[in-house]
Amino acid sequence: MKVFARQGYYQSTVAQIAGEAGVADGTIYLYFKNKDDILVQFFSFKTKQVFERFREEVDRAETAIGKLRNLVRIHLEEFQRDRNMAIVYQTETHQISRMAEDQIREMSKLYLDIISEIVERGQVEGAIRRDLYLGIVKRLIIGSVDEVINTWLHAGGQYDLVSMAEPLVELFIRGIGTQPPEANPADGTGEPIRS
Amino acid sequence: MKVFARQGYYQSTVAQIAGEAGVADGTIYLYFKNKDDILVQFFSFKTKQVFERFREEVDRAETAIGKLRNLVRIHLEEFQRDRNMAIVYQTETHQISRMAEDQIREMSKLYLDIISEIVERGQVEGAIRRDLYLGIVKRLIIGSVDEVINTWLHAGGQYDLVSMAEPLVELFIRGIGTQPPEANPADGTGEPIRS
Amino acid sequence: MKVFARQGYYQSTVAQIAGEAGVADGTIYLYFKNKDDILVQFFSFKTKQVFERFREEVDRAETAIGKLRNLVRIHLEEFQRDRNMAIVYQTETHQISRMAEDQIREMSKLYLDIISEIVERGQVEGAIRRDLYLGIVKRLIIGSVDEVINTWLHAGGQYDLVSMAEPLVELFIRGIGTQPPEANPADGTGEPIRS
Amino acid sequence: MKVFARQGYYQSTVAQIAGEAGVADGTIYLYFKNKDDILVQFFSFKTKQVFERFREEVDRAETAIGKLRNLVRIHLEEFQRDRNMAIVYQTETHQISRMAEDQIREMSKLYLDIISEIVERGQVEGAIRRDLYLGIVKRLIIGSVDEVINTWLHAGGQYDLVSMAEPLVELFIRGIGTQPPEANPADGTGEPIRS
DNA sequence: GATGAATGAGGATTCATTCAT
DNA sequence: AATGAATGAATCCTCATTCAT
Repeated sequence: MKVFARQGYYQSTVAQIAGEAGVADGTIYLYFKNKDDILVQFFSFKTKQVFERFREEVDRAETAIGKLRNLVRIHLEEFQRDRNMAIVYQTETHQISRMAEDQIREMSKLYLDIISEIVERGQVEGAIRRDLYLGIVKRLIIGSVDEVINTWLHAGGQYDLVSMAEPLVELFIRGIGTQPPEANPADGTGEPIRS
Repeated sequence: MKVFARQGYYQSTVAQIAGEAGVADGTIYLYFKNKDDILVQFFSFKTKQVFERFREEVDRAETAIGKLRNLVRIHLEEFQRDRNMAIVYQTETHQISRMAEDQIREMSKLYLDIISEIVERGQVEGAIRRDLYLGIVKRLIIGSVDEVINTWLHAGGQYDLVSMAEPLVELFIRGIGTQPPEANPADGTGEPIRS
Repeated sequence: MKVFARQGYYQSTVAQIAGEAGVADGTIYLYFKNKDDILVQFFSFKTKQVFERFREEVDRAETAIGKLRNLVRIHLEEFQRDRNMAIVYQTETHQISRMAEDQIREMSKLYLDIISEIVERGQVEGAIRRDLYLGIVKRLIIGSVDEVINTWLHAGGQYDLVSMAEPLVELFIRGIGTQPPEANPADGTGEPIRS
Repeated sequence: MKVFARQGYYQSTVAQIAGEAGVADGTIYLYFKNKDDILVQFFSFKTKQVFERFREEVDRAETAIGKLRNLVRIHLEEFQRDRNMAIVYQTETHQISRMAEDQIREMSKLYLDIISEIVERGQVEGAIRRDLYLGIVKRLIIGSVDEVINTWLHAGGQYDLVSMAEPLVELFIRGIGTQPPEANPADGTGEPIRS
């Protein structure tokens, strides 16, 4: 992962990976079917294990909002803890035509399911709006968290990533608008207002 | 772009690109310094031009909310219009260690600046909350839009991407929470609520 | 020649030659059959013309020694005058497996014939030893002159090449040995003398 | 070396070299950094080793003339023994703008130093004239030997090269002129004598 | 006659993978 | 189980040459 994180999958050679691991080139092939399998196994184990942590943390909270908060917090925590994983995950996940795509899709689905579950529970609880298009809510949450992580990575991991969790969740819930009861910014026309 | 979109940069060969373009392999090198330069020139021209469209559309609206709506709408429109560009942009932009990184960073900054401008104007107008951490608002917007596009791309561009603009912006503004004046979901403790 | 002199035949491109000549690449092929032909024509014309000068100068002297002196002097003069020619000649002539080999061999033969003629005349005149192996005398003269030129070229043509002519010829004639009548260094055994 | 000798450096392909060596193309790169390095290593090892033989043989003789004789003889012997080395050395050494130039220059200097040493010793011994321009004496000897080898190579190595050593050295020492004490051919005017 | 864009064969080099030790 | 030398297919890139304008 260190090697993939530093140079990207295609720019990394099996020899470099073996060197970093302190074994001979051929030894890699005793544990991985081929170069691609290194990435596949990474997604299978390392990140799967992380996702299990996500599940645990979500389950520890009772309310939907609490679960959401926990999800975002643990997400940032785990990605901050293992920066190489974070880089490889963010980078290789966005390759559209990856061979490991099935692995990724499956894992991504797990994440989406957690969010669906949280949102639905929140709606039952009355804490989350009922007039939401679930698909978009998922994008909002996943996309925002992803981007917060990406920014942190590009900045070289200088600051504390986890501290972003709280304000981010708050933004999900309240939105950026001032919400006076008398004026609904979504007036249904969808037209930008011109003078 | 068609080739890069289909196979990714490293999986594409210059011969394939030449073939798709209907020219000889060597001809590529009359117009591009090397394989990498194909990507660099793409970012320099094609996407730069798209970003200018963004600016135009943003300027056409008067209010902050209108500008935001226009930005998101034109973003989705342009990426829907040119799917190959969309794929290459979304994919190669997320490679951390790209050579074209400077190009990308610069362009990304332009986008961020537009958002900053909109948010600040909205705060003056009174339409956008003043108690916001601007950095996170940027991530929220960019990340969400990116993710909406990614989902659409992974789905094979089956549905109308632009129709996502309106509900997405609405979500930015109002958030997902029900906001009864009596219950503030962000109670300041930052702790998930457990029973 | 400027290009060949700077970079060598194989390192030079037709485009560079055309560029130096201030014409388009294709124009080269109106005057030369192919890249190789540029070198062939160079040897045919430029150096052939130089060799004619050699002949003239040799003919201007009456005695063998005078002719030899003139040959060496004009050789150094001409090569000093046109340094690019000198470089190309010295470099490309030593390639064993050149296509232009016939050209070179023929020219080289002309030079050898001049020397043969001079030596034979000198023997008739009584100025040159009769007990000489002609083949080796030719190598002595050609090789020495060549090497004097090479050294000058490698030194960047800093000093006056022609001034080497006189001492060189003197060396040909008298040799490096002190020749006391009582001690013959070539004692016939051919064995190095050990104490 | 066989391949370089047959076709010259630029005309030889790495595939040919690998084929001649009976290994795969890629194997070459386990032992040589690149194509150029093959030549560099050749000059570093093979010819360096030959030059050490030169030194040995020179040291075995006591007198300057004996040393000179030994130097020329061993030079011709070694180059006759390994014809491929001879060809590559004679050919690639004369390329002015070679990358391996430093290697060559250094080696060439070794050779020149040996000659200087011999000449100076000869002058002390009284066997070699004191009124010599050392630089030209070096050219005389190196150039002549080189040319003798070249001629032999161009002739296809048909005859015995080593037999040239003795008459060549004799020529160095006595020169080609008949040296009557009463007539000095170098009369100081430097002018060819015309009738 | 001159041009220079286009060609595509050729060649150096890389690197995932194998397999005898 | 581990090694690492050897492999050779694959790929980027160069450049002599052509030919329509």
